[in-house]
Amino acid sequence: MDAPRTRDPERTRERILDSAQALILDHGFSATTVDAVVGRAGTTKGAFFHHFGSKSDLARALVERYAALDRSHLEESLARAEKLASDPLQQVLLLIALYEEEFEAMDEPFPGCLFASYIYESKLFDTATLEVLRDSTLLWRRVMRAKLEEVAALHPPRRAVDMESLADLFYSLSEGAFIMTKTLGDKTMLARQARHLRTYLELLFGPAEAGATPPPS
Amino acid sequence: MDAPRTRDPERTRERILDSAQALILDHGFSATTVDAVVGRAGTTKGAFFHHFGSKSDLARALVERYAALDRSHLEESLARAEKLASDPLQQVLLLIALYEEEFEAMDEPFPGCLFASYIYESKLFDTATLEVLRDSTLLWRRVMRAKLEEVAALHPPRRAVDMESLADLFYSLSEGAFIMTKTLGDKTMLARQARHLRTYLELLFGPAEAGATPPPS
DNA sequence: CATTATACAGACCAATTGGTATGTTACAAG
DNA sequence: CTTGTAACATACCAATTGGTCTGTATAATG
Repeated sequence: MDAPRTRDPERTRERILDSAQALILDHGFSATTVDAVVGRAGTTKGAFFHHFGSKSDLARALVERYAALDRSHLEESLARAEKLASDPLQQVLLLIALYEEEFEAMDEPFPGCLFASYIYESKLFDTATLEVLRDSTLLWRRVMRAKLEEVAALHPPRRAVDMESLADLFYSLSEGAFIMTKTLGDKTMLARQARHLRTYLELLFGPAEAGATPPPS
Repeated sequence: MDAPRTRDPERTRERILDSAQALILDHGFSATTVDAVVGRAGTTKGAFFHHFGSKSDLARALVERYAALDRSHLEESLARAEKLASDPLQQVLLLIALYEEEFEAMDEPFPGCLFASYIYESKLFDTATLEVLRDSTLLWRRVMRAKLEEVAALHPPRRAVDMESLADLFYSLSEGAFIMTKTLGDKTMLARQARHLRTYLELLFGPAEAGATPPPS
């Protein structure tokens, strides 16, 4: 937030991106003015148009940074889950639980997903920008599906289910939970929704249980 | 779409609302200009500001119409499900299936949910407008929860689950599916996601099955 | 130290936009 | 038929906004 004493173009650029992201998630892209962005970033229009050719340029740079972070975060979480557990089912459950943990640990409600923000103003963006959304969505589908195929190979599902849409469930449920988080101001939404996804996967792929229901956790 | 020969203020108002809704779901509220709205509605600024005091007024009127439609649609679907089945579990499953059916029957992908559109520009709206979003969300929660409590009373769940977040699942999953629909241009998203929710509820509340998995439908 | 390009700052501009003011036309009441 | 009011239409305005232009300070380079 505070300006650096010495010149640091990288930091200035990042501050502009951070400011823009925060504003966009509350006002949308269109209503987020360049003046407001530079104001919050503690810099000026001169700096803005030095780092970005136009406001559209900012949109693309911002969503690319967001997508890269989302991707690396997914890959790291999956790698962690794969180290902590050996069974594919446990790995998926753990992956989801890791996300739950993070969102529960936040002290303020998650401000929202940039992809969702963009998609409800999709006509404002060029195809290259929208392609980033598409690629990110398909990445989640690919990664989750591959893991779920491993699961299904080891633990035959108790119901015949479509694997592609099953792979989409976490992404889909997350986006929905973000919207509810913003609507109700309740930061527990994601974890509570994701918990049901875990329960679903346990019931679908888990071993048949003997009788009694376990006590609530 | 076509203008009426005779004067019909109600119709003019509705045409403006329809036009605004379509534009907002693609451009967001901020980027949707009054000129564009009246252009698409085949009328003029004079008509617009005769029917609505301001653009903010339109926003509120629009979301109130949307919420009322959403509510009556939910209540009618639930009533239908309650007539077609007697068991609460079957009623819930049927309610979800009815929604699947409708979205599958559409010839163009669902253009999106106005609530989600508003929430990602939430800072642009006054509290009265945002209250509509909140109320609609809580209505879904209340209705679904009441029905699910009936279900749980008759069919003890195989896992101890939080009923409130279970009630939120359909709303949440729908919002997520709408975003994926828009991102991928795939109109089958909602039905395929909702199908998993049905399977989850079946596994959670359904009778213990004897062994084999049923053939894919 | 001189030079030059980078990294800003801030005044300025043309276009857009919500809203208004004024006029005109349909339609119902008397 | 007259008249008044609701339902529009259109020209116009002030404010906002993305973008530019000019100027300046910093820092790397020779």
